Amino acid sequence: MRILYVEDEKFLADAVIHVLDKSGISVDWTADGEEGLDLAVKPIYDAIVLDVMLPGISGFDILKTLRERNIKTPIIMLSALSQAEDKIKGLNFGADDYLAKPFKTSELVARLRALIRRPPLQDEKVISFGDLYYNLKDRTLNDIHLSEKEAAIMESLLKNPDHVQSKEYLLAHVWGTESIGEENYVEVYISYLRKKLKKLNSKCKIKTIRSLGYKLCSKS
Amino acid sequence: MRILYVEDEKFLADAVIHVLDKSGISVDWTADGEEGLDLAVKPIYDAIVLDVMLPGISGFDILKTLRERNIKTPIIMLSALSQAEDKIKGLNFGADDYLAKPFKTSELVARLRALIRRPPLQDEKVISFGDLYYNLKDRTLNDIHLSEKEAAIMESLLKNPDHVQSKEYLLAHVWGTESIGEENYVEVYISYLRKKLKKLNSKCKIKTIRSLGYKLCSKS
DNA sequence: TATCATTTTAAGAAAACTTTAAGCAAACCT
DNA sequence: AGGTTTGCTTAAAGTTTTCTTAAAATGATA
Repeated sequence: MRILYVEDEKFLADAVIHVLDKSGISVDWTADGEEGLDLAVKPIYDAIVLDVMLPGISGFDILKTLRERNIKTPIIMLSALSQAEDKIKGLNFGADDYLAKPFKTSELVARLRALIRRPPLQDEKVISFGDLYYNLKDRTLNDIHLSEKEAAIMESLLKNPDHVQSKEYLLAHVWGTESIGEENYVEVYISYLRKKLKKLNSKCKIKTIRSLGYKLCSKS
Repeated sequence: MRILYVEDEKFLADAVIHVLDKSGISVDWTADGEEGLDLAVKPIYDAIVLDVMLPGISGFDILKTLRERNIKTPIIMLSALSQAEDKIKGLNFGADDYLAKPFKTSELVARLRALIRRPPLQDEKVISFGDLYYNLKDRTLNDIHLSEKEAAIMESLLKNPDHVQSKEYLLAHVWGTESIGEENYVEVYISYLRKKLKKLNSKCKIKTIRSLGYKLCSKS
């Protein structure tokens, strides 16, 4: 489970992130509302936790914008003002839950779990890694289209990032075992994928380990 | 089992190390938080024991930094502050266990054992020695890439550190028995490996024992 | 059938790695 | 010390593997 957490109080954020992490929830955190919005539109999060009070663009603005764009990721709002007014406002704009500060982190974990256990409102299956998100349903990588072979290789790499996969394995996996000897297929398609990763300006790279294979990694 | 122990009270450290050692747990100890952090990032420890109160960088800082870097080595915190107990228990920063000072060393041993018996935390095969860790899967030594021959030699040295391996043996082992007479291959690659060890700033060295061979050792 | 995307094929370029060789350095021996 | 052996280091040449392209073949679609 991966969530986005937009919160400008660094100390609180640190504490929350580490509790969530221990609960097996991985967190992308930003203190900046603008960046939060940019990230929130990506279909890689199981839920979004938004602080209402943010410098610049407010949590409400983000919430409103997301719902206007028809993005249905579950959202929990955090507010320091436990006034009923905020609560109503939040739920009206389409928040899924509301938590007043200060709160117990365990309470947040519980509500996140509850939200995500809800009826499957995600009809799109997405694999994400680093800044990449691959949509299985329409075979798009960060919204750009992949051909069948490109997609099959990318999917294999994404499902086991940071692990080396040999050309033989990929060949057998994507083209079938009768294709052994045609490793150039893989080379050609790795080349196509690299071109697309570059076009996407992704931080992720497909690395070659000579005589062993390829691996997808997010750092240098 | 090998652990890192960051503790500035030398008297206590000595006692603890002695008991752990008797229990078959080998301990790398440092009193310095900075050095502790440098060591802790290496994937060579089964667990890390951190004192909270350290001069300079605190145990919490180390813990936080490690978790931020996504390093999942199990960590036990040691705290002398009974006042902070609540805070520690309530605002868990991602440690796996806590122990209040003073504690029985047998208690520490028990908790270490318990921690390490936990679900597999490393799915990657790594050989480590001193400050070196070699990843068999992608042929990286402390994250830098080795070629096939470099890797084969390094692996051989790492699997039997402190033991002399002759040029003839390495040659036969890496190049095959038909290559006898080409001992210069080995010399060349030992030279390459030394260059990489230096680049890594490793304390480990490949020593030459004239007319006998080479051995990997961690001290001077 | 004409068009378009995709896959296969092939070949030359580029990159990574290995081998070779030669000169220098260090250790050993008498 | 002086000579000899052994080991170190490098760069260049050679080899292998991988990359990149573009054209040809295939196949799907309207």
